[in-house]
Amino acid sequence: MHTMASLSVLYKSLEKEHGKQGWWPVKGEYHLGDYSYPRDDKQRFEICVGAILTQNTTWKNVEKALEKLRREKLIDAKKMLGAEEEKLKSCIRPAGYFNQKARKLKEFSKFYLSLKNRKPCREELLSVWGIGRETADSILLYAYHEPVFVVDTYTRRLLIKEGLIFGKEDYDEIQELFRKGLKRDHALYNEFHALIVEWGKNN
DNA sequence: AGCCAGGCTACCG
DNA sequence: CGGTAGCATGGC
Repeated sequence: MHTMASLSVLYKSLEKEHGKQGWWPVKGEYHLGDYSYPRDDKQRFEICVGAILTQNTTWKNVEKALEKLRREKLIDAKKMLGAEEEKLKSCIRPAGYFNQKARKLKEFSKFYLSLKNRKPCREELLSVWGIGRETADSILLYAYHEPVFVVDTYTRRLLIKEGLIFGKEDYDEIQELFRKGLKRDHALYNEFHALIVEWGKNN
C-alpha cells in the first residue's frame, strides 16, 4: 500500500514544521536528538510515573505533580509504595483524578518492584490496574526503548484528516499501520508520536 | 463559563 | 461485545 510512503512523508512534514521534540522529558528537561534516556533506574521510573499521570491531562499539570513528588522524594518505587495515601494524593492533585491516579501509582510501584530490573512485556503491563494500551506502550517505548508505536486520540484524528483511516479502527489496528509502514526504530517512533502530540495541541 | 487535556475502568444494554 | 459515564484539576 502507499500507507508506507504516506506515513514517512507525514513524519517528514511534521518534523519540518515542528522540529525535533526530544521526548520523554526527564526532570522537565527535553534532550533533542539524544535517545540515551532514561540513563538510570530513577529516570526510568520517573518516565513511568509521568506516563500514568498524563492520562487525559496536560503535561503542564503533570509537571506540577512531578515537582511535588520530587520535593517529597517519592519518585522511587519503594518509597511511593510505602507513602501515606493522603501525602501521595496531595502531591499529584494538580494532575487531576488524584484518587484514581494515587491507586494507579501504588499498583504500578508494586508491579515495578516485582520486576527486579527486568523489562516487562506489554501483556504484563496491561494486567496492572490503571495501565491501558497507550500507557503500556508509552512505558515500553519511552522507558524501555521498545519499538512499539504509541497511539493516542491525536493519532486517530490526524490519520482521519490525512485520509489514512476511516475512524472506526481500534487501537491495535492503527498501531499495526505504523508497524507495517515504518522502519522498526524506537527513535523514529519516539519523535513521531511526540510530533503528533505537538500537532494535536494546536489542531 | 464551558470545554478540553499526551486514558482507563466499570457498567450498561 | 460496543458504547459511555465518571473520574478532577487547570488553562484558554
